[in-house]
Amino acid sequence: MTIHEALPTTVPQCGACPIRHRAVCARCEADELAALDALKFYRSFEAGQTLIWAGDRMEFVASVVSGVATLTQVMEDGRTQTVGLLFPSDFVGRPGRERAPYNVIATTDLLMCCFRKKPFEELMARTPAIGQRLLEMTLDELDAAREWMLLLGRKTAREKIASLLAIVARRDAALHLRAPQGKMVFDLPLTREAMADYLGLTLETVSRQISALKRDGVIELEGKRHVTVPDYNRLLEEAGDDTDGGFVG
Amino acid sequence: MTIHEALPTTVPQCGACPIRHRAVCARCEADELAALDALKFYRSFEAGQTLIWAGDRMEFVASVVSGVATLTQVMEDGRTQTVGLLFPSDFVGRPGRERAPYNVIATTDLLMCCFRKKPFEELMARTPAIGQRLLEMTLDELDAAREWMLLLGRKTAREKIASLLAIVARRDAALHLRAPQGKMVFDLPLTREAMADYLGLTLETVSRQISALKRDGVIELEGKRHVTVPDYNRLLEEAGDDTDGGFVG
DNA sequence: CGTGATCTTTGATTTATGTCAAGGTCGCGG
DNA sequence: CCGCGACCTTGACATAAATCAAAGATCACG
Repeated sequence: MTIHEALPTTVPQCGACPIRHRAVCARCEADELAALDALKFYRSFEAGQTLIWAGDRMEFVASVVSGVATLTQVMEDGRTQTVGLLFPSDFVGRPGRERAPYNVIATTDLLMCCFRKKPFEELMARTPAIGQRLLEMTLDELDAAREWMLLLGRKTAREKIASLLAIVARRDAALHLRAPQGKMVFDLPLTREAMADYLGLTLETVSRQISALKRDGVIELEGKRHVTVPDYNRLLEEAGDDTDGGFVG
Repeated sequence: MTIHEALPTTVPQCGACPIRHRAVCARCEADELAALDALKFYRSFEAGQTLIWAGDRMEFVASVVSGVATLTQVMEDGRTQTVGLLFPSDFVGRPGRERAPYNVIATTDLLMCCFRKKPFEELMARTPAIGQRLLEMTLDELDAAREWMLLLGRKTAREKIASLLAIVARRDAALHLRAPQGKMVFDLPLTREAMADYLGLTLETVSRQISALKRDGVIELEGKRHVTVPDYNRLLEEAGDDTDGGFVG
């Protein structure tokens, strides 16, 4: 039995397992498994709810089971920047840190698999594989954050939108164990405003650029949220991306 | 003897020690120390030199002994975004990863303390404290990257310049074991163009905003690079920053 | 101590995106 | 089925920053 199997979830791969990687799960011992299993509990949130406020004491770490959440920073005068998107299987929390650095906001209805922090840390101290896996995940997040820095600093509004659509498409495909390619269909888990906050734009600009991409046949829209991408590669070209790299959190 | 003492450097704290933290160093065993010591070698580079190209195989990990370097991404069409600044004591390299994700460029003359990657990884596998310290450092970098995302997405050109100046001032103070406050004097380790690449601006805008801050008495300039900040708190206000948080890498 | 290369400043103009404003669409509860 | 609120789109206009252009520092080197 692996941790993956012990922590059932709607996510195919390693789901709610905070280690989130078959290779690591396979190494887990039964004792640690039981310990983790005893710690876990589920919490659900509604779209729009703020799970965690920046500065709060963090009482747990968690991974997303279903739904989408954002990590968001707010300046004193209200300017807002989203610094991470959390999809199912993404991890949130920082063993070893006291307080949350960002607001965590559910942008859709959300189910989290949580672990009380203290016991999780203790388990981690006893299980080097967990720390290793966490380092790997943190490096992935760092790469994603830096890719986003390129987007924020240098891409045009159109490229920004195309990049975001490509990421949502890719993450959505991953949920269904598919490779991102060809025609893709998915729902946007974000409002126009949330997209704007993530892309460093205004909601009006987001709306205009989405209309432009629709006009140019790069995407089709049914309602406000349901997107069809006829050709994923075309979308990547619009994103101005050489890299194909995955965004994590 | 600690690793810190075994790896002499111009940096006061833990300097070229890749673990870079007294608390961790103090825990290091003599065996590991000797092993690390055997691995280390120094390399120096000239201002403007690219140490590592994105996509290169990484043969070593290293920490900065003196000088400043940038981590930089370049799009196919030449648009450039710097995603990290490396000051003395900062670490570069990714145990467990094959290839460099960014260009690493010396912006001043630079001395690095290097360790061949393979043996470093082996040492790391034997020494949990190193992995733990690396996770801590990576989390710091992630925080810094996300703070920079707020800057890139939402700050004005003037705020961006002020933020960068504040960071350089703070890092420079740290080198001299001083707290950042009051009147501060330092040299800019970046050209106007490198600043622009870091801030998501053009070099002309950088120049204009520096002139404006000078005109408004927020800074004084002697030559192009030598900066006096009469009042660090004033500078922080200009940066629009509530946070005081440290930028790392 | 001049000469060229590199870096920087400043000015004039353009443009992408923000701001302000109005109206449209959709879904939900009464 | 209507009406309300939340969300989205579109238009007109404003503006911060980019672009294009020229000239001024500064420094290394002969």
